[in-house]
Amino acid sequence: MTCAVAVSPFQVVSSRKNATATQSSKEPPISTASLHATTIATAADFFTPSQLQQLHARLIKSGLPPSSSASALPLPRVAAVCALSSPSAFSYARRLFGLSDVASETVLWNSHLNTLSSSPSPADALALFSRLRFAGVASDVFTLSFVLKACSRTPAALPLGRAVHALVEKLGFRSDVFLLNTLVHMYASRGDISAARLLFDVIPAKDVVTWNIMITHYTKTGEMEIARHLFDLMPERSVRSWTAMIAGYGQWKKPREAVRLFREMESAGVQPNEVTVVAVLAACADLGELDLGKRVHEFAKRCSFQKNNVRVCNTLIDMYINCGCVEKARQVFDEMAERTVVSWSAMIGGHAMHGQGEESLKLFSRMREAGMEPNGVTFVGLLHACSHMGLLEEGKRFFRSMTEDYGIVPEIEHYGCMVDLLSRAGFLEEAREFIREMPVKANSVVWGALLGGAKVHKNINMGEEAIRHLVELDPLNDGYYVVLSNIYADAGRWEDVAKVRRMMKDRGLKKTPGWSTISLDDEVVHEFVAGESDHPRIEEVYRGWDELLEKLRCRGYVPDTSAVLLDMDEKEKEKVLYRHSEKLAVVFGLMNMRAGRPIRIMKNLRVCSDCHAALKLISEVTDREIVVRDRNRFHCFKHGSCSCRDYW
DNA sequence: CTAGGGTTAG
Repeated sequence: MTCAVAVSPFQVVSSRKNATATQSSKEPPISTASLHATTIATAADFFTPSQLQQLHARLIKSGLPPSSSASALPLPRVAAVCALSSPSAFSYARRLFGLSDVASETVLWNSHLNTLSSSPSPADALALFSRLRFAGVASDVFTLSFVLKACSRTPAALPLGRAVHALVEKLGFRSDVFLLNTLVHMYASRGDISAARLLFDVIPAKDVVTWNIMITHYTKTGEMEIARHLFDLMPERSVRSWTAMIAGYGQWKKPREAVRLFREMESAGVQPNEVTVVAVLAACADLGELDLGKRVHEFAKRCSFQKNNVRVCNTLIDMYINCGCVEKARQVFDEMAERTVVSWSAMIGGHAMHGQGEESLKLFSRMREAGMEPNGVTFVGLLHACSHMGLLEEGKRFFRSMTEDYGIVPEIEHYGCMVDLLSRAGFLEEAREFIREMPVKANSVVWGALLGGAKVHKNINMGEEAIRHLVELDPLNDGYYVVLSNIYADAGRWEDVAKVRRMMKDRGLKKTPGWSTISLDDEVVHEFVAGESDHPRIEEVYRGWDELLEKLRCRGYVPDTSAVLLDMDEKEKEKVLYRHSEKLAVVFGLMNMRAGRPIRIMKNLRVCSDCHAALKLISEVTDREIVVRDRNRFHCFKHGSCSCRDYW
């Protein structure tokens, strides 16, 4: 052990006594415990040579013989720190290694390269590698695979990656599939797709990982057809192959495909893992696929995913929220042992979407008490909550606090929320002013919010102002024109309604037909389209509506035909209203679902005022809970009233 | 001592 001390390049520390003396000198003492694998890289910057020496001395003092268990000792860690310090420290590190009885030096360095390559600063692995090359330490397949991994994770490391590729050839490792896979991955993640693909195509003995790497690349860039092509072509698929595809479909807004593939995966008998669960739950959230979501939840419980994995829980929360089950979401949230800012934000936003703004604000207080720092998304949820409750001052306070107290720079979403808040509350001029003073360029969401406010408050000028910008920003979206013509119709300006219709025609736009979906207990989705449904049981549904209408009339229901923009007589307008998709879907649900089960409906557009009024009454007359997922939010109809409190 | 997949806003 004393010889270890003697090789120190710094200062001779020859006894335990001296080691102690070093500790009590001016240099602040360091703790060996602070040398965690992942902090090695930063530690290298912190430790001065004398601190390193001090640390070494402490190790000697601990009395553990370096030969006892080299990997259990912090000695290699000390060495790793030295290795990234000055060149002299590097040779010191090498000599430190010389103390242990590890057969090959390469193996030891490999383990550090491994650690560094997956650390937050993979460039440190590259630095260490260049030291190793310079010092003439031999590289093996492991060395190169770690270096390539580090290259994949380091921007601008493509040239070095290519050099390592050359080394792979030079050292005769070209038939090592493992190494070739890391190479393909390196090229793909560093943006040299043609090199990646070229290599992929010439690897004769591709394994499942080779395919997965390439497939994952295409799912990341959104080239889902190519990804699918490879997926269909590959000889055998692992969980990760399926998961990559499912996640890709989800990310590129093809949740139907994601769910379809998940079901195929089930039929193929492949066990989903945590990541699969997250991916398919996200797709369920997008689709409002509650039944499948619930089934996946059960599975996640059985596998203890819910207990052990925060991301699984966060996605479960999101799924339940987007399927209209806030209570279920809240239950998952409450049962979580550990929560991240994502969990809190999702739940805060979820309560807001369901008209439970008070709960959002309460949760925010609890979040702060728990010492959790909010982020931008948290504030979107809070502003949303204020907006839906009409809490103007509260919302303004949050908006200010966000920057002043939390240092969060508002993004376009926050400005959108503020415009929504202001204009919904009737402060259209102030909203307009707010847009003018925004430091970022308003997008269609922002102007859309102003347009929405203009409709609620019947302000024609503001509506026209908003549409001027919207036709520029989002010319193909027919929804805005429809809202504008609504505003005109409300004011009885039929010639302007016709003008808007001509505008739409000139641009080749047609009003998107409204549709609603409802799923019974068997995971089968039934779709109803306004006016002309081709559902096989549509006649039955029409008769069911006529019967229900009689009951509603007895309770004082009067059709509100103002939402019908066509020029026709009142009776005709009523007929149009009675074929609105959400009404048909509700009737279908009432006819086919057990009493007491809530009816859940998803709609592509916003609920019209007549359907809103009708659904409130239906919930009372039939004593049913009806949950409708709108384009923007949820309406929960119960005992004759709606969770949105008619403020939407 | 080896590579590949994931969550919150709209």
